[in-house]
Order: sequence, then structure tokens, then C-alpha cells
Amino acid sequence: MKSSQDVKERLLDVSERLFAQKGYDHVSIREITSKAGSNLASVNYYFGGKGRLYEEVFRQRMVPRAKRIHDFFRSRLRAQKESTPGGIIKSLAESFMKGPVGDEERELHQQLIAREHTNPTGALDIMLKEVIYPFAQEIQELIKPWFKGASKEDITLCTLSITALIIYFSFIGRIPVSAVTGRVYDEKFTDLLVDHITRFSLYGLNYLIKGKEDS
Amino acid sequence: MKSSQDVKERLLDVSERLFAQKGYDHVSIREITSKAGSNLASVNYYFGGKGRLYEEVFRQRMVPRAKRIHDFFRSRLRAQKESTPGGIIKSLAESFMKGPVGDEERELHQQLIAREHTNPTGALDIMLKEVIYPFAQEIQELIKPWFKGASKEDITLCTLSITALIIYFSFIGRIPVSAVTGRVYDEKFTDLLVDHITRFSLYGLNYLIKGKEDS
DNA sequence: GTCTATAGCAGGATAGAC
DNA sequence: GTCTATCCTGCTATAGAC
Repeated sequence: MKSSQDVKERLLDVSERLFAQKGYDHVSIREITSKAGSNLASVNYYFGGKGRLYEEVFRQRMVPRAKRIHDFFRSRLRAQKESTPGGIIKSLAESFMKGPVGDEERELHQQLIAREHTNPTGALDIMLKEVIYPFAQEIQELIKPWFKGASKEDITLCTLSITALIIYFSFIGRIPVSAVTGRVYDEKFTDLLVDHITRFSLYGLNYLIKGKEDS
Repeated sequence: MKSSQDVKERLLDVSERLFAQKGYDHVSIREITSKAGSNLASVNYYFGGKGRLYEEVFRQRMVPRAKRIHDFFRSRLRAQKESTPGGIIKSLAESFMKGPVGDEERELHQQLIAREHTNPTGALDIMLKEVIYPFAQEIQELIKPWFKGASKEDITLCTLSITALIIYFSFIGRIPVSAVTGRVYDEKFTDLLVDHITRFSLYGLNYLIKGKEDS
């Protein structure tokens, strides 16, 4: 039995994958509906158009998944006795790069986010408001107690730098990263990257302490 | 007098701006030719199609501009008595974020590069081979002597991390960066970012030295 | 070399039968 | 609710006049 719920869910699943793989413009309603095994008119019937379907993918798939990653990060953190900066960063990198979702799903997620960064539609705003902004606030609060003397702005920028590294290495920069290092993104390389990001960021954070000493 | 050279040049200039602003798919030959004041057929006549025009934009505009930025970096470096890691990184960030081109041109350049990262066509390969790869090699060679004990791979990853920060803060991450910091990208903020990237990276590099001491 | 007119195609959306 | 047939728009590319 395929209830109308099933059709909607399948449309969301199929279109999310296609949007991530090929980008919004390169996916046609014809392709979505044929792969979802539904009718050509179904996208318009259920969502009111291709653009609305895209938005719903963010609301019903991307946001909840991002929240799961967020929760995963929190539980990781609780598992440590004490949240040191190193522990925070490592939990962060691992949550994003090896988090609570399958490899393929994570890749879809990162790909769509990356596309929205360079081709922003309204959908990025949904993520910003629902996930990115609150998450950023939380990280800042976690880091702050360790760097009492640092300004709020410096802490914010450091937080952004850590996410920049994660986003770049986990997806946006894949092509140049592979080209320059000569490596493919297998599990071993991902582990190496998590390790690198953690250490580079951890040392980077030190400027919050030592920044004022030298000139 | 408009020689055929003029038409070609105008087509390259106009289309580069449009491709950067709207992305390849959202620019039509009609718009390009009308803004360039040339005929609808001129793109096909001179370049052999929209795709070829796009490639030529990279070959004739992006690559030379990137080489100018590269040269600017080198001259910056020579101006210092001694190339310390801090000097190298600062020159790097400044070359990209305040380099030898006007603000609008730099924004176009970064925008196109960013689009190619998430929507790769063959054009990114041109940049990789002609600019990105050789540039990355050069930076590595510059940094290497300062961190004798570090592995080649770690140095490569650090180099990539520095470029990741530059790329993220200068364009890809603009929307989240503005949202989280509450600031707009004016000259003052750009200066602050250059400063932050330099310091964060400089401290980050330290793990190349100290990495082995602590477990 | 330059231009117009048009071929040829693909896509989103919808009307209306069932 | 589901499906098909079709409309309409917008695009690239090109043929052929000038």
C-alpha cells in the first residue's frame, strides 16, 4: 500500500539525493517523479512546485539531520569528564565528519549545504536560523570559560575558523585537497583529517591566550 | 571603431561578471550579448558556444589574474628581510583578500572560484593545473625550512588549512560569517579578518613543532 | 563579419479525464 | 487522489540573407 504519505516521503528522499548530487537546476521534476515512481504531477500536487519541494527538503530532512548531529555532539561532550578545548574541537570535527549518519547520507548533507553556500537560495536562511546560529552560540559558550581574557569577537572568529576547516575539508575543498595531497577520501584519510583539524584548531585557539603578549 | 578583438574582449568581460554573479546556468547568451552590445550569434561565432566562452573566461581572465595575485604575493615576500611563517601567512592572506585587483574584480574572482568548487566543471581543472597546484607547492617549500621535523604530509595539510580559512572567510562563508558576527564586509572588517586568519594560522602551524611532545 | 529568423528541444506547470 | 496530454516559456544553436 502506498498512502499519500509514502509518496511525499519518497519524493523528499529522492529529490534530496538528486539536488545534492546535481544541484537544483540540473534536476527536473520529470527525473524526480520517475525515480520516485510517482506521477509527473505529484510534485505540484503535494508541494506546489519544484521550489517548494526544495524548501521542504531543507525543513523536513536537512534541519532534523543537522539537529541529530548537534545532539550527537552534545552526547559526545557529556561522555568526557571535562570539556577541554581539545575535546570540544575533536567532538565537533567527529560529529560532522563521522557523525550519527551513514556515509552516503552525510555526503548528501554536506553537498547540499555547500551548494547553498555558493548558490544561496532562501533555504540557507532556514538552516542558519534553525541550526547554524544556535550551534555557533553554543560552541562559543563552551569555549569561552577557557579563554577568560579573550574578547567575544575573537572567540566568535575562532569558532568560525574551526567550522571553516571542517566545511572545507569535508566537502567544499575535496577536489583541491585530493589534487594537492594525492589522496582519496577513504576512512583512513578522513581520520587523518579529523586529527589534523583538531590539532591545527587547538593550537590556533592559543592565540586567544597569547595574542596580546607579542606586539 | 570596434574591431572583432573588441567584441571578443567585451564578451569575456561581460560574461565573466554575469557568470560570477548568477552562475553559469542562470546566464543566457541573450543576456550576455545584449549587455556586451553584440549580436546574439556572436558568442557562437567567436567562441563556438556558451560552454567554450565559459572556459575561455577561465583561460583568459581567471588564470592571468590568479598569476598576478601570485606575483603580488612573491613581491610582498621579497619586501620582507626574512620570510618568517607569520610573514608568509600574512602576505598570503593579504594577497587574496586585498591583493592587486579592485574590490569588485576580486569579488568576481572569488565568487567564480567558489562556484567551481561546489559545481565543478572542467574549468576548475584549468585553475588547478595552472595556478592552485603550483602555488600550493611554493607555499609548502617556503614553510618547510621552518619546521624541519614535520612530515611532508602535515605541512601539506597545514598549507591547505590556511587556504581553507582564506577561501571561507573571503567568500564561501560570507553569509554565515555575517550572520554570526553581525558585521558587514567593509574594509575594516576585512582587515580584522586578515589579522585573525594570520594569527589563528600562525598558532595553528605550531603543532608542526610541538605536535609530538604531547601524546 | 554581422544580423535576423527560426529550428529544435527541454523544462515547469496545469487542465481535465478517470 | 492519480494520471495523461498539452500548453507555454525560455533556451542554445544555426541557416542563410545582407
